[in-house]
Amino acid sequence: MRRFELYDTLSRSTRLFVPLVPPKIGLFVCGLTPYADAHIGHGKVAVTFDVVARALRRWGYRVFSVQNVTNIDDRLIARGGETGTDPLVLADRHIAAWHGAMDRLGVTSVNYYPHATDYVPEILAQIQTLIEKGFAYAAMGSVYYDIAKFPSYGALSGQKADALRPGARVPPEPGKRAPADFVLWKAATPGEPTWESPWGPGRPGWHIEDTAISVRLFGARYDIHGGGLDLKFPHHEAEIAQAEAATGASPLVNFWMHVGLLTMKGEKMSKSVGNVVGLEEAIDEFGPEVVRFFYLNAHYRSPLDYVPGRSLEESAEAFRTLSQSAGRIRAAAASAGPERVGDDLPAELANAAASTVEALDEAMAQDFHSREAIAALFQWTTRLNENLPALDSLSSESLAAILGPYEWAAEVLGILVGAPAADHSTLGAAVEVILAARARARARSDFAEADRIRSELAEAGIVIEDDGAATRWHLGGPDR
RNA sequence: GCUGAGGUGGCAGAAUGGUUAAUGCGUCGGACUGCAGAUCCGAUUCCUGGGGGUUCGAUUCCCUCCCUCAGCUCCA
Repeated sequence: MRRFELYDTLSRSTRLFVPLVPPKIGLFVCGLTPYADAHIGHGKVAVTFDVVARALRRWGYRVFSVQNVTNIDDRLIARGGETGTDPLVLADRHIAAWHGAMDRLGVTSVNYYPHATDYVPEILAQIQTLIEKGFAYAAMGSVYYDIAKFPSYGALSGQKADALRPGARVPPEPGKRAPADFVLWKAATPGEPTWESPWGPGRPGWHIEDTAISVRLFGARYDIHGGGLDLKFPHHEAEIAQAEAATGASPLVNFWMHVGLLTMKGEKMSKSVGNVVGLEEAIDEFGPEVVRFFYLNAHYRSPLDYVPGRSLEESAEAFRTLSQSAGRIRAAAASAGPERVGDDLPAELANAAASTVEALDEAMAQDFHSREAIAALFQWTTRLNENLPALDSLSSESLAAILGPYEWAAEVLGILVGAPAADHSTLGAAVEVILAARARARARSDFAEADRIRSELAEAGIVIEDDGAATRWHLGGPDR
């Protein structure tokens, strides 16, 4: 197991990570509230923790990765009311869409997506415990957390309860003892989905599901809790108060990871502001790997600014250098098969491949610094292009060695995974016929004809590039 | 107002108490090419918000001011 350092929001410091029970790591991430389609900010969080889990597993840890789904909440009810849909049905629809987007994005690391509504017994039990221990009180059919009973409330975000602006955004509720108390159980309102409880029919508050689920799955304490930076307060603060009061164990988690928010031209992307770019749309236009590259090309804790018409375009351009190089070597390795005898790599290049892989792991071991890893991938690619021997005469072993850094990227970052070979398709065969005709034209110096073929192919979305005697092609052109 | 993060080259975005401040994008030039593209080489006049301080030396540490973003019970 590789040692690595991780920044913890609670202690505001980076320190060596030590699992509670090696080699296991419990990772809990605040997932989605399925009331609308995902935007590219949600994708950033998903990809961040996907990469975290992938890296940890590569290093030998046994990660149990959980992302909860808040499938009952105010916005779902509101949206259901607007559209005349049962909120739970609406939720299921968006959950299915989310999983579809995650599959396309290559987010493969999550073990379990618990739904809040499947944990109502645990939620009720935890609320009951909080009441019995004196941390919560029932009032008018609801149950509230009494933050005065939990002195360290606010430690995560640095907020002091008495410095908050009470009612700044949400009107005070009549049953609360203090404005900053938060709801654990909401009394039923007509027309909403409800569950029976000792305090009457109602539904869970926003924060309680997370700790009901995490205590059930991980116990009183676990290793990492993640989410967007905007959840730090009040959501994660409330989780600490609930779980630590209910279980008596502290700290709830050893490391709090908060992902920097995605902004649009400097302003936070959110549904309430209305400046959202759909995740699926971005994937449609640029492909999943470019979207991942865009996220990973900045440190996960930094805010990342999205500028329409520029950010993903630049990412696509930069990513192309890597994907082109990786693609060519993958193709060569595929055609060489596993046992081709051939030239060995120059020693310098072989050493560089190995040290690049080490540099990549080391970059990630430094608080998951994917940006530094990507810089190392570019340096490797330049080095490779500088002194690359003829690929078709290299041994299988040599090809595997120079593929190493790209295999690492596929495993950990989920990019450069290698596309299915297009040259076996009908299209590929047809293009080869056309390219052969063009090659004959070039051979007799009929460049007008050769250029005409090239430009017509480009209009059809096929870009060709001459490289010495060979001509490569790929899909591209104006539509992509 | 309170809490937190941050202000780096044309742009995006790293890092470090000390030789030329990573990497990418863009632009310009060169090599290669019939041309283009890709690739390689070089350049883009040493750019760290302002002002103090600590230090032999700070972009990095301290103080202060200015500005930006986020949070202050919808939010990933």
